[in-house]
Amino acid sequence: MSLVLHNSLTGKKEPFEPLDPNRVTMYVCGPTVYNYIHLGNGRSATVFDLLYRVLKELYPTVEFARNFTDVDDKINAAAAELNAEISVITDKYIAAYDEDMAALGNLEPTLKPKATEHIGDIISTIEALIERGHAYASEGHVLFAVDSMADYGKLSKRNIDDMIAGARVEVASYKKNPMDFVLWKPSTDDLPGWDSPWGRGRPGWHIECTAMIQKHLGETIDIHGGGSDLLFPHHENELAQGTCCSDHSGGYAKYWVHNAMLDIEGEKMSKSLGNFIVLRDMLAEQPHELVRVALLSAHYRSNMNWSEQLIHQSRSLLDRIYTIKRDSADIAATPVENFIELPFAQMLLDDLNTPKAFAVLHELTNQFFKAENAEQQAKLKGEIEAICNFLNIAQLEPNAWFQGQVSEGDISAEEVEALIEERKQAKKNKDFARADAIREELAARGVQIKDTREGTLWSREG
RNA sequence: GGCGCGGUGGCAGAGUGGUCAUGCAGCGGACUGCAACUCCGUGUACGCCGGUUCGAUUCCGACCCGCGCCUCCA
Repeated sequence: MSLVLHNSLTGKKEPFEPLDPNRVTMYVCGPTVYNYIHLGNGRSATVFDLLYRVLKELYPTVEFARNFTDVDDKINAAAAELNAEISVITDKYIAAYDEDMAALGNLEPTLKPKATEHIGDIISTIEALIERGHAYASEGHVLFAVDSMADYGKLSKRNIDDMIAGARVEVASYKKNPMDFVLWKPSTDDLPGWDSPWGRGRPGWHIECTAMIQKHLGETIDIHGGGSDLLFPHHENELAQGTCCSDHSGGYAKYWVHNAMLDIEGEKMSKSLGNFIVLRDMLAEQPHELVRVALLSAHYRSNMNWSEQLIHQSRSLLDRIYTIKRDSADIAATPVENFIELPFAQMLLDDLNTPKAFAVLHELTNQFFKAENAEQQAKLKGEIEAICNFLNIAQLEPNAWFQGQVSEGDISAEEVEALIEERKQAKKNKDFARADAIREELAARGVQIKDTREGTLWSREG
């Protein structure tokens, strides 16, 4: 099977056929850097990291760009509060974002363009739009004229008249059509701004992505990704700009891929509900690979619900994998010849069907425990390892996983070992009451034990 | 109001016109000094009503309910 992706533009799953198989291009909308990112951002980033990994298996070169929006009114507001330059804010949160991505185990994109480093490109893209009759200057602003594009609205499946009828915002005086959107806006002296043919100002929200795509990836890209909440207006407007700014015939992007949202315990994540989860807080609380498994456990186009139960289930899978890793330390894994041919990978090729792929992984662990000989185990171990390497999970030593998550006030490893030794003596003396008391004490302090032929293993509870 | 998406067993979550998803939890059993791990076994699932069909959870239509977007948002 070859890769199939759901394309938001057509609403269907379609075979993925890149314009140039020797250079696949993907652009994913990155963060506006004015705050730490939340779990939902983490989901989106992880979904597209997975897609990037799949593409890398299939094609020799994948150009993957994820931008930083580092000029924006929310950033201005945050900077104003500190009475600082916007770079104080943006530098801090760009660094934080990179740290969060690394902590999550996501690969670096090949390109991480910033809006402020592309002001010249933005201006020339706007000029091209004006020249071609798709944009106009008005009262210091430049606006995209939605009437100039016959099929405006085709991505989000809306039409201009319906949107105007349902519009809740007052129409700005400088707009010819209420749906026209800002490409460039004037800056007062206290706001960041750049000189332009329309006076000192700053770019609108959507134009940076188009300018950076044109510059770094090309006139038509293969995949454009982001959260489903970006479908309108952001991606619709990007599509309009990107289509109208040059003569290219291939369109702006061939495949539009959108991930669904994440709820917390059944409710939309929001600050007012008090259930807003900052990604780095979760990563401080849970191992990164557990967060990763959890984020990928639902299909990317379905809303997913973050819950204690989800964490529990994710831990259960990782415990099982690490148990295999620990039990099979003396078995050499049989190398996997061709990863993409594995059933696990084939599930991913079907529009990133991670639930089905994880079902395959579960079955592999079941088979491992039921295997009748070391040869079968070696083969299964190889397959499981290849999958874990691909997903960037279960890369620790088993003991680091089982015993490593030490929090403040937890019992020390030395103390655990001492109690286990004492219990061993008690068992030897058939003093089972004492042995059981020690086990209960350990359990009360968050330590589970497991007797094996080779000795007693222990782990900390998550 | 407009546009879009979805309603699957206790929970999470795939999928299919007529044999099993898978996981978590539960229950029974094996193993164990007792446990844990692991294994075996176990549950009248597909919102409601019509239609098409030999047969529909799966296709078609109506209805009910939920969610997202329409304004900054992954």
